[in-house]
Amino acid sequence: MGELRILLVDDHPVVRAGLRAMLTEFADFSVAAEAADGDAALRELARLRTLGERVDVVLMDIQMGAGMDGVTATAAIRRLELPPPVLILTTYDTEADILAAVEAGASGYMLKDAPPDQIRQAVLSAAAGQTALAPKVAALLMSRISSPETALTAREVQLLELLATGLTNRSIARHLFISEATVKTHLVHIYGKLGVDNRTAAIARATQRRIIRPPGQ
Amino acid sequence: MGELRILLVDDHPVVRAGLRAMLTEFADFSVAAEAADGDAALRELARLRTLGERVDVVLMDIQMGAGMDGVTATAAIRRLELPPPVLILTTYDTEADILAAVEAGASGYMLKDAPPDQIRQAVLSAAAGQTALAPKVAALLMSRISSPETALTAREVQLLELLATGLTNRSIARHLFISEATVKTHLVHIYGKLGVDNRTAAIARATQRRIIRPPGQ
DNA sequence: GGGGCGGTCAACCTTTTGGTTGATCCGCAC
DNA sequence: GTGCGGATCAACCAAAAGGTTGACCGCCCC
Repeated sequence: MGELRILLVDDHPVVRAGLRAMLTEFADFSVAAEAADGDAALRELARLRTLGERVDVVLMDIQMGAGMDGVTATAAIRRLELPPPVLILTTYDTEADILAAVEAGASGYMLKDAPPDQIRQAVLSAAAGQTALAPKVAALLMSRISSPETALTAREVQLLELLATGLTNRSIARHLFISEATVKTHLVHIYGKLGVDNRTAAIARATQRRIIRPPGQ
Repeated sequence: MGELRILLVDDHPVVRAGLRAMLTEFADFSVAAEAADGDAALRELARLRTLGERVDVVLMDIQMGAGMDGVTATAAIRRLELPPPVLILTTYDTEADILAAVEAGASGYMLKDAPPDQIRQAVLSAAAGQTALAPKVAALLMSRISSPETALTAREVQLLELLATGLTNRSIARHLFISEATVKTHLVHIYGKLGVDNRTAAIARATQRRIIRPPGQ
């Protein structure tokens, strides 16, 4: 099939330059186009198709500043006809990011601190229709499915969100039309599931695990 | 002086490759060495010096996985004889990061989403002994000095960061080698300046104002 | 060299939060 | 229809955090 044509999607010019250099240096890769966010990626993909130019793999970041994020873009790409495989390449290896990416239809999930060769290998796998997971990511997925008892209920997540805005137990109770006693009960359950013992630690952990958005965002 | 010799410090091979490509493509730059964390950077610097090789600018990331972080490394470099200027190049533009970097003796603070030309320009400025700030960063510092009554001190920001990780007052005290009473005093000041009256609200507000990074990031 | 500011600490008290036990109610699954 | 889990509430106590007053030190600036 000749050289493997890649679409780079990342909001950092530095990273795009790095990927281009890293991929085209040794292996038989070429960069079909670049995009700084999800919207631009979809536009590029459409443009290349009208020109009859092939895209074999999309290499996609998740966090992309202002524009459409990588997970949303991945889902959109998978809804195209004959969609190219999407390989996620990001800095974060949190549960929620990984699960969201997989759910959106990503073919792989690599981390930016991986050595060049691992990244090249993953691109090859993705192009061949196989899945490619970074070792760290694979380990996290394994540990997760083996411990389902730590999943929070919807109500608990709702509480956590109010908690993160800085409300007191009393305020949370008023917001949810329940008693303060109930709020405390929920909090005890939340702390237990997150493995912490106070509200600020719960917020930190929940933010980290992408259970809630960062406070004030 | 011939070409400008740079030491790249970043834990992501992708980013190092990007910077190398971006810097050496047009301008008269060369990469003297690369390092994946602060410790490695100091070692490289020492090695190059024994070889009599010049380093004109150190380009440094802040977050670097396991190893010594960029701020600590910057401070260490500034303690050398005839230290090279250190230009910070990072993803985050929060007050805490910027203040810490400036305090550690950084010559500039650029963001990774900056266009290549801005980064090249900043490297030149740093090499010439001048300061180089990304527009966003400059704006943040300006707004900070124009409203000094609500500006947090460096110590207060430091406390806030620990607060956001979920530590108790006692733990914070131990981390900073001060008494719990002092922690409480600082917190009262912080609450006053942020216009809140408890720690979770302080974290939410501080995250919102980009004084600190979201918890766990 | 006096004044202001930031950082440090102590003592005291009030309020909030954390932790436990136990209980009721409802919906859903077997 | 019995059982289970989620959501609700109460009472109680211990621990942590919040708020106030007052104090000392070191540094920088005029």
